[in-house]
Amino acid sequence: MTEQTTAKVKLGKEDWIRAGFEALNDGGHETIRVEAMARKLGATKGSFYWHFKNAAALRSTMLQIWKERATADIIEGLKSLEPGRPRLLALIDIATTPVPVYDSNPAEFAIRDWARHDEEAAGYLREVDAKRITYLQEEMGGRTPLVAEKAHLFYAAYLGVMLLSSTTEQKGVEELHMLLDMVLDDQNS
Amino acid sequence: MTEQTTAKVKLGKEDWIRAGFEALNDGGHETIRVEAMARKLGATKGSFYWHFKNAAALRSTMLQIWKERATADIIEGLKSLEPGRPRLLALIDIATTPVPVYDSNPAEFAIRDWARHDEEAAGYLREVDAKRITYLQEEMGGRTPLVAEKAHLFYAAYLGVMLLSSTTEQKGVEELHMLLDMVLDDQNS
DNA sequence: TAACCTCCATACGGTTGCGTATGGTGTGTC
DNA sequence: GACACACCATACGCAACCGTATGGAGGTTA
Repeated sequence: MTEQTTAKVKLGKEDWIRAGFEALNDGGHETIRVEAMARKLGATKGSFYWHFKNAAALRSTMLQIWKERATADIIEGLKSLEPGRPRLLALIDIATTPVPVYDSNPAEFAIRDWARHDEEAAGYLREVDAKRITYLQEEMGGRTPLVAEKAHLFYAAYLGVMLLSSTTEQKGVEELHMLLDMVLDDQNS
Repeated sequence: MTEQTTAKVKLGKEDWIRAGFEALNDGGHETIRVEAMARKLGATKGSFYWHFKNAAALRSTMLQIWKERATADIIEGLKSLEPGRPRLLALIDIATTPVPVYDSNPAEFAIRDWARHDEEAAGYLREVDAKRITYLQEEMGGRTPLVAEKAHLFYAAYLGVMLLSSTTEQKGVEELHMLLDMVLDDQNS
């Protein structure tokens, strides 16, 4: 009757974190609940409160983990490619490819929504956004105000495309390629 | 002690709807709760359950109202302007200007998040998105696949800019103007 | 084998939420 | 002034969640 995962002998901190991200993905941050996760894991709250002080502690941990994965890891994987357009094209493909579990894609907007109601989440999110935009800016070759604007625009477009594809089945990758071409070719003003 | 609004003699359906949107704005759809709203209104649940069958009924009503305001009303206000670029520029200004209460801006992303966890909300959202994109497409003068792509891109960028400005204090209006120019000037394939 | 430590189940009190049932208060109508 | 009806308060049972307290099972160490 209960939908517990196939009986595990021992639960670790990581299991609860994974359960937390699962709840976050398909219910939003409001549904990260101790007793609900325990049911899903086939355990009880006793386990949780041994690994974490309280629910807020789990949430903080999750935000920190997400912050790491959402910046360093992705950028790290691009170092082998040529800078500029090739890297940016690869970045689009990586960023628009759905990934399993808690690495990025589904959790991204749940956290972005979370940040609108929680100052701690908002802090982490601002860090991530700033880092990503800075990276884009450098990759677009420059620190001029115009390039900054273009990087900001491109990032916003990326977010919007992802946002749309989360409720529609629209992909939107071609649109991003089009925008990238426009932004990189355009040399006026 | 309680933070009720200055004692009103009688509550109407609209008061509960307004309270619903207030809760939606500063807490997300999960925080649209009957007893919480009653506390804020200085009333009790008795009133609510006279006006609505249950909480789900209120939520449906809210979604319908939002759908109306999110499409027809905005587009209606642009009829006096010249079509094409002037109208699109005005549209940017309207859409990026924060409005009070429940008309659009703050509730927009709360509903978009809501739609990720609720099929009914997702339905309304898809309608709204489709209507807006279609309008953009026509305003950009054409039904070709290229124009469709451009409209989709522009709308995504708009959403992204709004999304960023909801956690940062970035405005992003200039970026949208830049994109509009690029999209309208560009006439190659 | 006895003491120990890690990990977890059980059980408790408290809060917040839902929806219903029922009675009460105002305002109009005849 | 009796009646009706619209509107709302009160009070109930039920469920889900939180965090704590406590004891117990299982492995490790001396």
